[in-house]
Parts: sequence; structure tokens; C-alpha cells
Amino acid sequence: MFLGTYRHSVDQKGRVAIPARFREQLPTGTIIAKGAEGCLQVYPPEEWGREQGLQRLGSMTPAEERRLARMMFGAARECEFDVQGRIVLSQDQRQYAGISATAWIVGVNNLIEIWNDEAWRRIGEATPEEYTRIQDQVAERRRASGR
Amino acid sequence: MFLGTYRHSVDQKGRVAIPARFREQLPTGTIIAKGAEGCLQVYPPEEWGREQGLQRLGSMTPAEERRLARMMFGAARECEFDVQGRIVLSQDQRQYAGISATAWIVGVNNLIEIWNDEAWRRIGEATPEEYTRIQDQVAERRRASGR
DNA sequence: CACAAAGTGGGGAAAAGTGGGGAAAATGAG
DNA sequence: CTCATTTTCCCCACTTTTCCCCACTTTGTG
Repeated sequence: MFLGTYRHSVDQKGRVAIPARFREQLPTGTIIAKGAEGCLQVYPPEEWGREQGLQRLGSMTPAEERRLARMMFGAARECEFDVQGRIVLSQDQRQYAGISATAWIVGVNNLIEIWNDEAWRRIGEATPEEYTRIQDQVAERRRASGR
Repeated sequence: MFLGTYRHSVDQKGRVAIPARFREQLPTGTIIAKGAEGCLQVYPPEEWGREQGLQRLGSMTPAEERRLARMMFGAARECEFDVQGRIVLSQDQRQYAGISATAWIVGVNNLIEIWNDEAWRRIGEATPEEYTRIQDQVAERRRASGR
């Protein structure tokens, strides 16, 4: 399980340190892909496998899903860690996520997301009031779906 | 079951001692998260699993749930106790809860909450009249929703 | 009052994160 | 094909943070 939010610097070569707590849980075969809302997503192998299962193309696949699969799999890459535990974000990935000198690295249960400052402030930062509202929303949703 | 209210100091490194009575009931895998009304919440593993564990993030997750998952998991951390039974509250957590030199640690049945002085005074110091009124309100609401 | 348990504070080693130099590999122009 | 330029990545050095350990104080109990 990946938990917590970390702010790390991205150097001129595009390297970011993945927090040690996360790195321990990331075997070789970990994949980095483009994600919704302009973030980058890091999938451990089993989670990536789940996505593969979900997004198989065939003659019956609707256009939208074909498009999603192409974007997602086409833009993905295997993560390669250096001795210091950093990965290199490609030019393309940095541009997609709008990342320059710093990045937020966020554990979201089964995967990790990487955000630029401004986007994470908008999406992830919560005052107690917002947070209270969000929690009520979760509770409401849960009640509605009968869990 | 967690009962009682304790006032402990938070040192310059952000460490708080969790009361021994509580600690005995907290195995490894205990989670600390942000909670409603600006408190921090400490979940024993089963409680965390019941509340949050089910949600997974993937390409098929709807936008609303993506936001919830990012906030819930991004704001949480696994508790790590030192030999003295203390945990470290991160900078971010302390800021969220408005905690500096002291904190109130409160057992609330199935989980533990951590509050700053001022907020806890508002919540915890109920007069008999207020207490009665709140109890009646909750009972009424429950009856109305048929639980 | 004495002893044990719980809580508090700080010093220092170890780990994590950051930045840059330079060799090897890839790319691209002539 | 060759040479120059860029990119990649491996390695080292430095800074900051974390956390492990010890010692002291306070509280509670017999």
C-alpha cells in the first residue's frame, strides 16, 4: 500500500528520487504511464497487469477504448532506478505533466502519482473544511451503494 | 476499544507519545490520516481496511473517486513507533491539525483522534445541556433514516 | 517512601535526497 | 563511414532528514 505525499526536486537531467518507502515496494517491471488530470502514474507489475486485463483490444472494442489503450500503453515505459533510487522522467513525460524543478509524489493506495506543484495544490491540498466535506461525500457514496 | 482523553507534549521533532493503554491495542500496520473538523485519526489496520481499503485506482475509476482516493491516501501514513512508544507527526499533519507544542489524544471507540488545544476545547468541553441536546439530535436523525 | 511504568528531551549515527563530473552510447551531419 | 555533438547513465561527494539510543523527569502504585 502506498501512502503519503512527498515533495522532491527534479534536477536538470530530469531525475526524481522516489521516496524510499515506495521504492521498497517497487520490483523491476514497474511501469510509468500518463494518467488522468495530467499526472504521471507509477504501476507496480501486478497493477499494470490488471490494466492490461482490462484494456484488451479486439474487433468489438469501441473507438473510445481503442484510443485510451493506445495512449496509455503507447506512452508507458518501464521504470529504471539508479543507485540513488531515482528515475528519469523523459522530456515528453515532463512536458505532459508540466513538471520542471519540483514534483509531488503521492501514494494512492495501489499506485503512485507524480504531479507538478500547481496541479497538486489544486487537486490534493485540503483545508479541514474541504476534507470534512470530502469525507462526508465518501460516506454518502458508500451508503448509497450499500456497502 | 479506545477510551479517554490525554494531553501530551509534542517535541521539536514532531514526536508525540501515544498513551500506553492505546499502544497495546495498535499492531504494526496502524495508519494515521487526516480527519474531519481538522483532527488527525489513528486507525488500527482492520478499521482502516473497513473504511478505505476497498478503493483502488485505475483507468476505469470515475473522476469523483479519483479525487477522493488521492486525498484520502495521499494524506495518510503508516504509524511507526519508536522504542518509547512515540510516533512522528509530519510537518504537513501538524499544520493540518494546527498542532505545535501539545496535543490531545482521544480514544473514540474504534479509533483514536489527535487534536490541538483550542479545537479540542471547543469539541470536548460540553455542558450537560449541550450533551443532552446532541444525543437527542443524533437519536432523532437515526430514527428518521430508519437505522 | 520506594519502585516501576510512562512520558520527555536531545545527541549522534545512519539513511535518504540532491547535484554534478565524466565515460559510454546514441544520434546526426558531412 | 567518420567525426562531432548530444544524450544517457554510472559514479562520487555533499547536505539534510530520520530514527535509534540513552538519560532524565514525572506519574502512579504498592
